[in-house]
Amino acid sequence: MTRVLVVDDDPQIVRALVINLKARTYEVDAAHDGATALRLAAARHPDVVVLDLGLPDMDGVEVIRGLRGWTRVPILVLSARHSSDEKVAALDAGADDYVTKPFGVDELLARLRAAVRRAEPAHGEGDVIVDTGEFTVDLAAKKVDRRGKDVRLTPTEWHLLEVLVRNSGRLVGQKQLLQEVWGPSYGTETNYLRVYMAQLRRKLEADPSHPKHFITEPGMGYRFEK
Amino acid sequence: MTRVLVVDDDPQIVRALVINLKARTYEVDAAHDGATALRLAAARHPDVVVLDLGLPDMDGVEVIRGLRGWTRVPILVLSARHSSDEKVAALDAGADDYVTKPFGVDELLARLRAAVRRAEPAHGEGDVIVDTGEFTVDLAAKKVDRRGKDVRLTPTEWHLLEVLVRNSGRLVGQKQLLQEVWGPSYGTETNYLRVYMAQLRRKLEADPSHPKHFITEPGMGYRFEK
DNA sequence: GCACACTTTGACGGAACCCTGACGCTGCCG
DNA sequence: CGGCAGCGTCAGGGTTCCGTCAAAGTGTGC
Repeated sequence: MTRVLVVDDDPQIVRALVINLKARTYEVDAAHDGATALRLAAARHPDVVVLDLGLPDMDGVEVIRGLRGWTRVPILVLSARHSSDEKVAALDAGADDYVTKPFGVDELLARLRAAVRRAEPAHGEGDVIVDTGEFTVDLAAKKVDRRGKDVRLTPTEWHLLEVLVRNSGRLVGQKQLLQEVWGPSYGTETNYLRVYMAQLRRKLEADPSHPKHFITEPGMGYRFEK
Repeated sequence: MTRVLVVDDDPQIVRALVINLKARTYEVDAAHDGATALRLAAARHPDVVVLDLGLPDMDGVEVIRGLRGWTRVPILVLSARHSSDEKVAALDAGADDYVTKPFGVDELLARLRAAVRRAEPAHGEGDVIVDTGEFTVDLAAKKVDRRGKDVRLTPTEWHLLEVLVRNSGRLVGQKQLLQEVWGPSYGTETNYLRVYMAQLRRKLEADPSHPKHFITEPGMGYRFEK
């Protein structure tokens, strides 16, 4: 579960945030001043910090620096100040986002989700991979794995696979497929498709003559299914 | 250098941003519609994308999805819409930040710095030393060790090795390789690659004619594998 | 101005890849 | 039942791409 540390000296705001976050099954800690915030952060290791800049005991930017001294936890700053200098100072001190009061709860939550999401450990070096159970496709690394072994694809095969995977689950018309892989003037050379789909299936499908992932939609196009 | 992709259909805004960014020594690409944006992102691998939502050819959220299909590059959304729903939709589609027009340039740049900063590999966390069993590469010290002995590399050889190792496991396109090592105008001099890959293999591979770590992907590029 | 190391360039054999045409199969319709 | 259209399969030939080598160019330090 995601743990949030809410820091604000206004009990109303803290209360509202805590209720909203708990309702969405976040785990919430709250602090009313900077010293408590730093202590709680160290003790509880939150996944994200929501920090009001107007604290009674210390400057908000100092809290950010205190946190950044030892952690890269996402910090989402709340502030009543609209001044550009304030924002720049907070962001350059290490904050991840800056929301001015009054704020919409929906927006705040969306920004919080974004902050948490990007802090998640990336697969490998930060790549999105598609897994079918039989093989995996790593689009950024241009890598296909099948039972632990790398599958070698030619440029055309890869390009075709790429277009299909990017439209995973959706039907891709043969004209679109041809034009994206071979170029705008190749919209009718459907035999290319037949040849290369066969190669992809031979290299990736467990039973190439009964494909489970590269589906033919007769007369229309092809579809990639996990 | 940090590379930024600016996407906006308003030439004024693009111009203003490009000037501001270049003055701060960012490298800037610009696109005025979604299709161009996606193509440029794939071709140039920017470190951060500044994306206006109101594009002429496609919905901005679709551009975000198109990018998120294969990359985690930070996306900073610009928009004239203040509606909370718009923000939530963009952020949940995978955007990292959302700035409403009109925006302060200082604030935008600060948010951009924040986005780039947190995308950087963690300090001291990233493995500076890569070990293949046959040889080790120390990126920080710029040293290569093979069976206890230092391997002497020329500047170009090192530069090439560095790019490959930084993308360990991933395929690096020959154009990208050429442009990163020799400069933006050398994107087609593939014979350089052939010569220098051969030298790297001769110096580092146990059996240079059957490379295990510097893999050729014909027609696409090269890949470094531990 | 010479020696040395590095980069660039050109040429060539061989490997990998892409296109192409032919054929068989299936399902549909006349 | 026969013809037709769409799809899958296969193999050969032309073309592109890669590894290798050698030699010419470039720059730097002595």
